[in-house]
Amino acid sequence: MLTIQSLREDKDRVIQALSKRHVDATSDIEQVLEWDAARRQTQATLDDLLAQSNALSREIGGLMREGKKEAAEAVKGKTAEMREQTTDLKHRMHELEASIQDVLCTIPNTPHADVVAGKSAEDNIETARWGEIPTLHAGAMPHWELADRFKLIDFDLGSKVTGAGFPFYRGKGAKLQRGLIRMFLDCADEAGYEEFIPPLMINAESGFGTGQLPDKEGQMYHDVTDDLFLIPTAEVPLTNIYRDVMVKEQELPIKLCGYTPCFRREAGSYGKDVRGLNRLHQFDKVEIVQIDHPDRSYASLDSMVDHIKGLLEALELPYRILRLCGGDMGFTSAITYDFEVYSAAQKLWLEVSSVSNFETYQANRLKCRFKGSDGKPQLVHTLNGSALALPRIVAALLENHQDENGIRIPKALQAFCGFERID
RNA sequence: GGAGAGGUGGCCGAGUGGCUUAAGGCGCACGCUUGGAAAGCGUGUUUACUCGAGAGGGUAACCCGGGUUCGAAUCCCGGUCUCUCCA
Repeated sequence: MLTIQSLREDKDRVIQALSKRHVDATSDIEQVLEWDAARRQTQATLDDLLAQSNALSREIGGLMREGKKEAAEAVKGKTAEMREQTTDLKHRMHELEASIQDVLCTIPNTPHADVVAGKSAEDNIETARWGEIPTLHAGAMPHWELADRFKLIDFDLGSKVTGAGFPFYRGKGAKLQRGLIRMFLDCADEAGYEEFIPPLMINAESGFGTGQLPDKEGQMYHDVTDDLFLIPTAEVPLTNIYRDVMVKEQELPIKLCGYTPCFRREAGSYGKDVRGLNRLHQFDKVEIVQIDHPDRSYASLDSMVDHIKGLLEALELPYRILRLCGGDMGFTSAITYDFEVYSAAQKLWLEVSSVSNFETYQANRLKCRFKGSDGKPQLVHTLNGSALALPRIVAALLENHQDENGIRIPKALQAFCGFERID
């Protein structure tokens, strides 16, 4: 959520920045500012009235103590009207606050200066590329056929037991998952991220804190009986650790990581590019999160990007990095880099990681602050990235490292999996 | 699932309708004292909104949300979390 201060101080800059997303927030912002002015006006009146009313109450208290009952009763009469007024004003305040909040949380984050205007994925900027695209032997298979041939993943069984998008991993397929998770967690640990095993369900407050609610409710599985949501990413529980927290400046940056399954309804996804592991309702992911000082958050973003490069290079997967354009970026992000690996049999670039700086957008919702050198509370910056999401990594590993007889496991991964080949 | 007890500042803890502007203690910061330190003494030590150039002022907040009352940490209702016991 944008801060109301940023709108008061420089609404033109905000409107300008949002235009890169092809969002025209002019009327919403004008409306919010109007309500904000009304709210302040109302508060001034209310505070004044309450001050008077408090004074009268103290007077009554004094008179009662002295036993002057009639005098006290007389003063009581004066307070009746005042009470009605304060009740009205309090309601008015609540209404205005709620209206401001409702509109404010529908306005997305302002893109960083480096983000270009654009409508869709075609306008994203490629900022880096690494690795050779492998030439596969004749008869090379897409990963879903390899998974079937070597009995690594059973999609049909998942459909039977749960539904489409919930595969079973088995045998070396399961071990490969476990090995990747271990590798990613160990690398995050070495890079100074503290490991967590968070809850897989979150409450509505947490959903609001990181920006999944109220807007993207339909993307999460919702247990209505207890009003809990299955996490779409570990970002939600990990970042919400710091909801309503005043952190110490010298503790920054705070670096967290965690492996979790992720659950996404993927409502609206259809047909194309959803075969096999390309798009699932449940998948595994290791997430890295940083809570950082505003002055240093962009250096931290770079370090997260480097961390992910290291993982992909260790897995010997060719990748490219895209800086998303305004129109393709998530609602809460100020800047996002997507990592895509090349899946050689499908001949497709697959997104395997998304790294973002949210600046103060989530922090404002979370109320996560630190005390600056001037002693005043300031919002932190939050960042996160996938390091990494497993299914598409597995897809690319299987496809790119296949030969006539089987699949080669990259050297760096062998120790974690416990085998060198799948055949 | 049932019964009971409880939730007060950074921490401990008093407080059962108005001299509460939340006692007292611990911790922390600064000062005095000291050769230096400790002890001692003194001062200060929450957050949000808001008014003000500033100094400073107003309002709100004792788990959350309602209610009773001129007035609520305190009484009532609902929720939530923790603990104990039972199933």
